[in-house]
Amino acid sequence: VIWITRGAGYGPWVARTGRPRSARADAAILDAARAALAELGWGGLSMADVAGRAGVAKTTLYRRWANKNELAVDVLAALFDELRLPDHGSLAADVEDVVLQFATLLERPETKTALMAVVAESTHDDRLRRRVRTAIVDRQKRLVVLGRHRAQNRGELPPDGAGAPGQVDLVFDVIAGAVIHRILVSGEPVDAPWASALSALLLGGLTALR
Amino acid sequence: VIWITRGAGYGPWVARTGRPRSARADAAILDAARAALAELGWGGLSMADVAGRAGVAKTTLYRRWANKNELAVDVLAALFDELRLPDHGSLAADVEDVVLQFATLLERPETKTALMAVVAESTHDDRLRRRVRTAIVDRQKRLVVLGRHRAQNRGELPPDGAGAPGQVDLVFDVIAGAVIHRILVSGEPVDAPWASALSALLLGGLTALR
Amino acid sequence: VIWITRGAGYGPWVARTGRPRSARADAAILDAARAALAELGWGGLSMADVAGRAGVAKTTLYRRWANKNELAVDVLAALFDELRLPDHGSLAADVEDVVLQFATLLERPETKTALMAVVAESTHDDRLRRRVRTAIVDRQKRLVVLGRHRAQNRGELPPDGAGAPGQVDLVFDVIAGAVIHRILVSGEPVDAPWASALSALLLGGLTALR
Amino acid sequence: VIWITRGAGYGPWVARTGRPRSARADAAILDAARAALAELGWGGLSMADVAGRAGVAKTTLYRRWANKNELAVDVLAALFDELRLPDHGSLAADVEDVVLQFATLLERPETKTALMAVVAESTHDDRLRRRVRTAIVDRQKRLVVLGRHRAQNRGELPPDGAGAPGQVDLVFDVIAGAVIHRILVSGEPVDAPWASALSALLLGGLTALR
DNA sequence: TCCTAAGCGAGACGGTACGTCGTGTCTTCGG
DNA sequence: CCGAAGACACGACGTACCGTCTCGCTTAGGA
Repeated sequence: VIWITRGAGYGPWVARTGRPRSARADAAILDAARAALAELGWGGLSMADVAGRAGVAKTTLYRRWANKNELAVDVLAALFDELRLPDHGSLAADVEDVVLQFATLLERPETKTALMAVVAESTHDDRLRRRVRTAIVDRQKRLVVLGRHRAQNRGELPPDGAGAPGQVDLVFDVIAGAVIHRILVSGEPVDAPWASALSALLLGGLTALR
Repeated sequence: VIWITRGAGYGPWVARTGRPRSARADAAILDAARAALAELGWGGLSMADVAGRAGVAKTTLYRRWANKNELAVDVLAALFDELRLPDHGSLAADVEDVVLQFATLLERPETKTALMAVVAESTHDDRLRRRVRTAIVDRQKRLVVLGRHRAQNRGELPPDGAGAPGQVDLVFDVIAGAVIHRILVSGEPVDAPWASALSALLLGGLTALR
Repeated sequence: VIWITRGAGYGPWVARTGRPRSARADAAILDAARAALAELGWGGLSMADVAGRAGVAKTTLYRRWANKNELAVDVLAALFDELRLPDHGSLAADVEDVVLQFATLLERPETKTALMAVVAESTHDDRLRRRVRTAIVDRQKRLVVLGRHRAQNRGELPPDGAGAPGQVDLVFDVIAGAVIHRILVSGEPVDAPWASALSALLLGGLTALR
Repeated sequence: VIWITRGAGYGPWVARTGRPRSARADAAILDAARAALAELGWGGLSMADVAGRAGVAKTTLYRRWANKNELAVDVLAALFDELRLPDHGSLAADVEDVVLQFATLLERPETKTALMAVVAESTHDDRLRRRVRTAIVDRQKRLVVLGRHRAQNRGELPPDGAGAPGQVDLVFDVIAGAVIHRILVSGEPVDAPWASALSALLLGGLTALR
């Protein structure tokens, strides 16, 4: 039998002998880490506690993740992967929907405490920064790209011009940044009116940019 | 003789006896903490180290701040207070200027490492959240209010209508959030073209909102 | 106005100006220290706590005693000064009486905890050792000297010979040492039978020494 | 595989999993603590310093001993275990020998500073008092019991009568107490003449007791 | 069927920071 | 000069968590 080194698919397939890693342990650890984050916050999160909750030895955690930052990134990545972009027939409605979804995600205690903490740690840890980028940032840009594509098909937006990639980034930073800032920094709720105002501001601005 | 309670002016005047707190220590600690953050990052920041750099006993730190989170908020607040809103004669230019200033502030290692960390901790600490809000968020909204006021005087914006306060908050969250997200999460630089694009998007959107 | 430097009467009379020391404070401090020792033991004794109990500032303590060891010696000396040697008409009875008195003194929590602690500290502090010696040891040898004098007058003991001073010391070390060791080290009570056995052993031994 | 609980054999055999305690660490810590006591005295003894000298983490100390008092008892117990009772052919000579041995032990700086300190602390700490008793007091009574046994075999003492155990205790308290008091409290040296006088006093007294 | 190499639990280990406490000194004021 | 109040420098305390290690036991593939 052949299995692969752990991780998000980095590296080639490697033949291994010996007892294979327990898939149940993987899931149990991620679940336990999410629960611990929700209950205790980043500062209260400890590897020993996660191991205890997962019914697993600390060794088993460290065999899979180098440290608690990397574990947290994987927890976050799984949470972010729950975001979806449903087609409501108009760009404005799609944006509002995803804004509210993102807000719901950020209101969850595990997300709000872990996201900022991981970003903070990543400012002094290149390996972590790359991991955040590939596992979360670049991965979620798919939502902007998809929304833009649909809007172009509907004729709401012109086809890609020269500044296309930069515009995707700008839109992504504005949407994600505004939501994060409102919820985590300002500490205000994101509700439908606010989502609609942000959407209107953004789409109005995009039109004006041309 | 009457002393006042230390801190950023919270609470009423209180009569005090005994040796007064050393104002030199206050300044030395904040300076030392800023330097330590810049050098070592959030994870490397330790109260003992800060005390050592400041030439002060650990006790003296804990007499003023309950823990390193609260100390960090005050360090950040002082850094944010360096932001200025110069009058360039047009709203667009003013926005671009403050965006670049904010970016410069966020590129400083002490700011980038501490801001996210403090926000992360504040999600599980109400006292800290309030402190972030009063010492940083509410305090910096002055920039948006002032910019808006100037623009109204110039005739670039209409006088305050019904949604004025909400619009201030929205603009603040969009500007601050976008800059923070681009620099800290996406890990991309904020340069003049990007600042100008953000400014254009925002002002275009504001016009469209009416 | 003329008063004297504090302490157990060491040094000459010295003229002083300014506000005189408060005699009430002296007594209050010694009382408070005794009470604190009884309640908290040596390890729990703190100068700040004593000051609080005495309703006095820490400054006031340190103006009188250089540190808590010296304060404790004075507390102990006052306790030991309560010992008396009543005349029961026979040396055996006198010894038994003083043994039981000493035991009662040592059963008091303030004595038992402070005596050993001060002796322990004195092993690394010459000034303290001298103070223990003059204020406690040499002072209480009076009991042995007096008892011996009375016994000689009764004809129970021969007049002083060559080894007299050494014998006083030996008897003192045996009585005090045995009682201290039984109560504090062995942790056994000193009752009348034991006191009588010790007295018999001692007097029998003294007779045999000749 | 089965490990036993660490410690001086208290408690039953217990099955253990996980990495076993390091026996080298045990020895290194006790050695380091003895050295630190000798150099710095009780007041200067700190757990961190001991850990440093032993090349061991502080955690490793606290895993074995609850605090520095309990560590000190074990250091003392090991020191006291060096006492031997050689057979000189007469009770008087045996007593003198052990008195001088005990005096030598008490002159060692580590013993003199720690013994009294531990006894002082034990007056407010039952657990510590029990530990002192089992590890030191009861353990060293073996010397008295052995000496008595030999003397009985030689015909110097009658066989055990009714008051035997009490007499062992009395003799133990007198010898140990007198030596401790002379050295630590009175601050006088224990030399051969003094040892011989004490021995004579004691044996004369024992004879007279019958 | 056994061999063997890795996984696994348990928990000890060397480190490091935490936040608290006590010491003895100092710096204010007012008596 | 005394006294109160309390800040100060210093340094130890005992706890908690990190990430590594060392045990014996388990598991599953390949020989």
